Amino acid sequence: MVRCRRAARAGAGSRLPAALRRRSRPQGPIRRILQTISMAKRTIADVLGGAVDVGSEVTVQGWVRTRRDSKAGFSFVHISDGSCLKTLQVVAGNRLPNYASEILHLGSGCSLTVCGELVESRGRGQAVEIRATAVEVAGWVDDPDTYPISPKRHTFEFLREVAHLRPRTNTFGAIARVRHCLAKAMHDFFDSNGYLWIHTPIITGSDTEGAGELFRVSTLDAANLPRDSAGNPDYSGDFFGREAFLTVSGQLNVEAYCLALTRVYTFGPTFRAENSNTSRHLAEFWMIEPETAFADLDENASLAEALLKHLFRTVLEVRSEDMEFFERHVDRKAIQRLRAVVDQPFERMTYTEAVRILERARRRFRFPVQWGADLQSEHERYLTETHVGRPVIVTNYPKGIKAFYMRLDDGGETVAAMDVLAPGIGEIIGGSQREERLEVLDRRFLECGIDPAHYGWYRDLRRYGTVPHAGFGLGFERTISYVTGMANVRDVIPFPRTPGSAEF
RNA sequence: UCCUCAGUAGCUCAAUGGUAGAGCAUCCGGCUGUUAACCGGAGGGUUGUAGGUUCGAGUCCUACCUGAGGAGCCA
Repeated sequence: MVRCRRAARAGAGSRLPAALRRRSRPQGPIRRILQTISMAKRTIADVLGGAVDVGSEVTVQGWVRTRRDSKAGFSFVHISDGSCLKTLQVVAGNRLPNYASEILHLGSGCSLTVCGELVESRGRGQAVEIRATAVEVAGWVDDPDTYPISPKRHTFEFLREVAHLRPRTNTFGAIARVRHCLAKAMHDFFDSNGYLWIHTPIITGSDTEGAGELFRVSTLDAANLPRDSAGNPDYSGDFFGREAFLTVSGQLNVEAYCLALTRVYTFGPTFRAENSNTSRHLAEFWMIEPETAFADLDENASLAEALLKHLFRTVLEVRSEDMEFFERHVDRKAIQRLRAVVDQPFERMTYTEAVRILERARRRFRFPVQWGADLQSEHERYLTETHVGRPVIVTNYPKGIKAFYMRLDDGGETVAAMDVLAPGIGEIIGGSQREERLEVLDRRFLECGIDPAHYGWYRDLRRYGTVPHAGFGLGFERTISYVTGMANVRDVIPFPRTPGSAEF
C-alpha cells in the first residue's frame, strides 16, 4: 500500500458529512468508511473539477492511457478512472525509487495508485497535475504488443469483439456515463411526477402479446423431453409446472399496478428471440414502460414528449463534456439535434394524415403507400427525416396492424395507438391507450386469433373497476443511440446479445 | 430469415494469377514541460475454414463460418 501520511491527516476532517464528524470514536462500518476517506482518495473528476485544493495531497487510482518521458528526468503519465472523459496528468520524477525499474516501462492499460501533490501545470494541455511522491503499480499489462486497447483509433466492430475491454476507451466510457445519466434522469422524471417504479417479472407464464418469438425458460433435459400422449412436449413436470418464458414486455403486469396505483412504470431488461440482424435490434434490451390510469392517448403522447425532453435536457446539462466528445468524434450533429428537440413541440399527425403526406411526397418508394398497410422503414424515414426533420408522433393506426390491447377508436377502423419516430432510428416509442371495455377486448381477442382464456387475470382488470388508461414503451438503447449518435445499438449496451452471439 | 459487401501482422488497409507490404500500435535507441509528441531502428504472417481449378492461388470457383450495411419483425 502506498503511504500518504500528510494526505491522511489532511483528508480526515473537512469533507466528511456532519453526522459522521460528530462521532468521536466511530465503530464498525462507519469506521471503515472513515478509513477509506482518510486516504484522501479522489476521483479524477473531483481533482479536475476543483474539489481538491492546489497544494494539497491526493491519492488517485486508475489506468494508464499514455506515457511520455523527458530526458530531464521525469515522465508524464496520463491516467483515467472512468469518472470523467478527461485524463489526469501525473508527473513522475526519477527520484522515485521505482522510476527506472517500473515507471519507465508503464504502458497503456497498466493500473496505478498515485500519491502526490496537486500542483498547477507548467504545460499547456491541463490546468493542474499531480506531482507524484509515490507510484504503485497494481497490475501490469501481460503482453503490450497484443493488448487490444492500444493508443490508436479502433473501429466499433473491432471493439465489439473485445467488449470486456472497450469501456477503457474514451467512447465507451462516455457511453456508460451517458447511459447512467439517462437512466437516472428517467427515474427522477417519473419520481417527480408521482410515478412508482414497479418491478415486473422477468420470467413470465403468459406469452404477452402473442407477437414476437420468446426465449423459453426450462429446467427440463432438452435431450430427453417428456412428451404427452399426443407426442407434444409435456411441461407439467417443468420447474414452474407449465411453460415459461423470458418477458418481452412488462406492460400487462404493470397495467395491473396501474389500475390501483394510477401512475406507474417499469424499467428492466426485455427479451426477443427474433432473428433480427440490424443496427437497431437486440435479443436483450432495456425498456421504459410508463402506464397512467385515467389517461387518454393525448395525455400519453404528452407524457412521452415531456419524458424525452427531460432526458435530453438533462444529458446536455449533466454530461456536457461527454456530449461534446460525441459531437467531435462520433456525430457532428449530436448536440444540435438534442437542442432542436428540447426547444420545439413534437409534430403530431394521425396515421391517415401520414399516409396522405406520403402519397403527396415527390419520392418514389420501394413499397407502395396504402391506407391499411403498416408504414415501411422508408416511409417512417421520410416522415421523420425529410418531412419533419425531428421526432414525430404518429397516432390512430388501422386496427389490423396493431395489438389486441389497443383501444378501438370510434368508427371501429383504427385504434388509439401512437408511435414516436426519430430520425436515423425509426420507432423509438410504441404505445397506446388500452382497451378498457371488456366486451370490446373480448371481440379483439377473437379477431386477433387469441384465446381469451389465456388472459384471465388481464380480463379481471376490466371486470373490476376498469378505467381508461394508457402507456408506452421507450426503447432505452435506441434512446441512447439517438442521444450519442452511435449508429448501432450493439455499442450502447455493455454486452450486446444478438442472434448467434452471447459472448462475455 | 432474405439481399448486398467484406474477411491479409495486435489494429486499419495495400498487393495485374508469379518473391506478402505500408501506416498506426508494440519493443529498443535519440530528443523534448511532454500531451494523438517528434526522429531513427527492430520484431511481428498457416492471407477466416475446408475443398477445387492451375505449372503456380491472398487473387479464380464451390461450400461453410464470421462481421457489416439494407429489408422484414419491432423498442
